[in-house]
Amino acid sequence: MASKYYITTAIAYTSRKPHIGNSYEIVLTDAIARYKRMQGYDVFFLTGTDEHGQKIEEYAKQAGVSPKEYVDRVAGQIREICDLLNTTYDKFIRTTDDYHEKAVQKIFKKLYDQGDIYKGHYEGLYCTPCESFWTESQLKDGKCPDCGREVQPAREEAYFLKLSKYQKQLEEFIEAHENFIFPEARKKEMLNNFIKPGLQDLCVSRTSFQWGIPVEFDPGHVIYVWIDALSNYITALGYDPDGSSETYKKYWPADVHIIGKDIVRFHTIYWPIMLMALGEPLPKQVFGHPWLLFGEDKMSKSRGNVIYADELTARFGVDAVRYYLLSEMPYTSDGSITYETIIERYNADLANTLGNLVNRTITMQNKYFDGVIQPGDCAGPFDDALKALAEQTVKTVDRCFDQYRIADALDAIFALAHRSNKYIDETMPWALAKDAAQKARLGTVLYNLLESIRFLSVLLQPFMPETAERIAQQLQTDLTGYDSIQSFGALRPGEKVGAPQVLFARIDAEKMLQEIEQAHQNEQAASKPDFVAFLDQIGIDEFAKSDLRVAKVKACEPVKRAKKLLKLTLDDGSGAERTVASGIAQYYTPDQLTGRNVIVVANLKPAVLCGVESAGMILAADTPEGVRVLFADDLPVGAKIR
RNA sequence: CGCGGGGUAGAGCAGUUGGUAGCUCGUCGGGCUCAUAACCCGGAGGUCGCAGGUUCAAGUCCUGUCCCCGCAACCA
Repeated sequence: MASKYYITTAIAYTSRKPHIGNSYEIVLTDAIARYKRMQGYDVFFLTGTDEHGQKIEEYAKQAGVSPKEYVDRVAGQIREICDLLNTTYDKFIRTTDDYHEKAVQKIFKKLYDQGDIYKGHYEGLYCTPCESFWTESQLKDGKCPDCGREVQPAREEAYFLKLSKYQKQLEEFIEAHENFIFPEARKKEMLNNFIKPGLQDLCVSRTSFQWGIPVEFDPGHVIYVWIDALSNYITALGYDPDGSSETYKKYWPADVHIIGKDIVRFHTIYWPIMLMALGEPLPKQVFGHPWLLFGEDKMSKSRGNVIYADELTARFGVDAVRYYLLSEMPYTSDGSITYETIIERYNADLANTLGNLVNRTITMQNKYFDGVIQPGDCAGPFDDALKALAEQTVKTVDRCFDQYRIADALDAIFALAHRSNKYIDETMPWALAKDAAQKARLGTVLYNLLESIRFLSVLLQPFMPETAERIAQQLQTDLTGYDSIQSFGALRPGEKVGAPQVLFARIDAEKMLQEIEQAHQNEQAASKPDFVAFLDQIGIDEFAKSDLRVAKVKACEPVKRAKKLLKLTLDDGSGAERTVASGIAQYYTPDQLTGRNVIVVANLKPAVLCGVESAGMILAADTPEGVRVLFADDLPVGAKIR
């Protein structure tokens, strides 16, 4: 019986349409799933969407629809993209699915009953009108990010998961299982940064919003993201604390969770501990992949450098997009995408190396033998090298997949294509064709080429399924299984190949880039710039509570161990020095600020940032180019602003 | 002194246990004509961040130093 292989992606958050960087993960996972299936594994491939939470509640409100309607729409888009990219997930779970919600409630109850979840208090800053808790880092200018009003320290009831209880057990597990966290560097991060310093119990419920799975036995509490989202990996299979399905028993534990590097922490700390508490086995491996950047930058809508999967596939085709994603992503460092490099790889690898190889070979087979495959037994020089590489490539690809070195696997496959092109030059079939005595040799040369191309076609299935299929069609062969490439020479003489067809038409780079540029200009002209909504009205009395003053920067220095902070020493006219920390280190050097007059919010409650006591804040504006401080050089120090 | 990773040809990257520095793209030159102006071969281009040290021998080990990145912390 075939061994099982359970592989998952992270579930995508349904806040907005995902860009191509977000889509990398499912393509990567799909390639692995397809490869394992080809090898004969009984694969279960899960993906889906994470649909609860405050943010979605807010987006829905802004859009003027119910959270459910909102989430249905985005989940639909996400699923469309998965299908568009030709991914072969076996199940698409949504955290709003009925069975998931029920199972999550049961999980929560079970953990509570056995004492791993307890009721405690959540401390934070509370905005009464909004009925919301915020952490300090969520605040905007020290006030509620929603309404801009004051917040007060407060505490509310909440449920907590006892991480501390399982800390030791988790640490031992990670140390004992070499390959649990992949790549290695992430493992060190987790151990050194989080686990060894000590785990704090995790808040797993909220009362500040409603869009979530309610705690069954305590209405008003909603289950917070961790237990809701992470459990998808088991609820999708039919996990039930009262007795799980056969599917669950068969596939769990997961062989690998493929996730982004940003959520490694949740998958290697919270998730294992939840499973330990449930008494279920832990996943065998968590692979944190890097990100895909646009050039050097993170993709973001506000920067206007977002690329979407549908746009790319419309322009280059699904397989070319898959090829690019899979071949261009390095193993640990972040990958990069630009239209220039896409076109370059498309032309160099897909059109020239691979497409042209297939085309010239099929053409010759038709031209010299009317398409009929000849026996491959008239051996000559160069044959062995080609055969050896073909067989070797199968092993190399296998080794690469074992370590998730997908780009390296593709490299190996294309090395075989290169070798095949070289073989054509070495054997010079067109010269053999001119000599009737060499007919058998010519037949064998072409046989070897066709067989090599067949190897390529089979090996490419996980990466470029349509292309693999089109190559097989041109060969008119049904030998497309993994077992058919274990040794060279399976292709049957006497059968006929089909007509040549162009796999990847070359792209005129300049023309295409112009088109893209044009399309983006049209798009930008059509869309409105992002606009930050105005806050609710306030009275003059409320505004008068803010004490804004002109102050001179007497000294300025970077804050140690802080990337974004500058420490400013101000003369605010009071005679005493005032120290303010400001998160503008990326936009200003100390020199640019020293001696200048700025506007300070003088009566802001002091706070400690990275060890610096900050009394007040500097006014600055958010602009597309970054943060710009408001200077008031011609105003007298200490002047009050109203 | 928070933890970790990295600085190698114009660009992007490999370099296992120390022993002539490689790959892809680009560039220059040559070859071929079956093919999608494709394919094949060759050349140019690197004092392997910097400074020391160990060694017969160091990109590869050790020390110091500068810079970049990830995680954490942090944009009052």
